[in-house]
Amino acid sequence: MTTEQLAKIFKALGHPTRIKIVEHLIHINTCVCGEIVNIFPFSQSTISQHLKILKESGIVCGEVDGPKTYFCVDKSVLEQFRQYIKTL
Amino acid sequence: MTTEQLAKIFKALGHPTRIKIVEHLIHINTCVCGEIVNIFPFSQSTISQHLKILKESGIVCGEVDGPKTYFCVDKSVLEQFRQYIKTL
DNA sequence: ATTATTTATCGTTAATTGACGATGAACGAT
DNA sequence: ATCGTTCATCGTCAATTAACGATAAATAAT
Repeated sequence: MTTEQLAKIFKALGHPTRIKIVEHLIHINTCVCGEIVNIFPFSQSTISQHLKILKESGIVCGEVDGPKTYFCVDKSVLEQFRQYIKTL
Repeated sequence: MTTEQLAKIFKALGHPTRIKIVEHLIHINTCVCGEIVNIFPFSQSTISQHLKILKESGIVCGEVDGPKTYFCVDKSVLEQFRQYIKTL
């Protein structure tokens, strides 16, 4: 992982809502956008934007299935990220 | 550590230059602002600002000694941070 | 006392972010 | 074929960020 890639992940996690989204995704394994919208006091478009940022960082991936999109944490990227922090 | 504190650290590390500063601080243990300025192609005020953000996140601390300020990584905070990532 | 060194802060600028509502696209169900 | 559901994207706005040069504050050295 380059410093730029790491910075992107750090930046993506640099917002309380996005941290909580990732924590939730790890617990629940996978879920759709609407479910996340119900948890937070923000609009659908705001949550969708947060998910986009998380996806672009690589820490989260989304799989389209019909009108829904299933989001989950990319375990490989998470593990690489964990490894970096460990050796930091 | 609250989610807000974690977000502040993630955010602080969400910039390539600040990641590199922290990596450098870990290697060198402690150093002054001017030394960091010499490493990066940015002005003194920019580096000082990056150091301020790192300090405010808690991951870095600065000790004033005369006209100089010695910066170092707060090992306790780093360890708490590592622990969070591990249990994530 | 003056000067040099070191760092922090101020003011500015362009760019980015975080939030929203509105709209559009894709699909499922009727 | 139409309607409802789900999500992404667009446009907007206020706030924040990242960079800079200039300046100020604190100390060390002459």
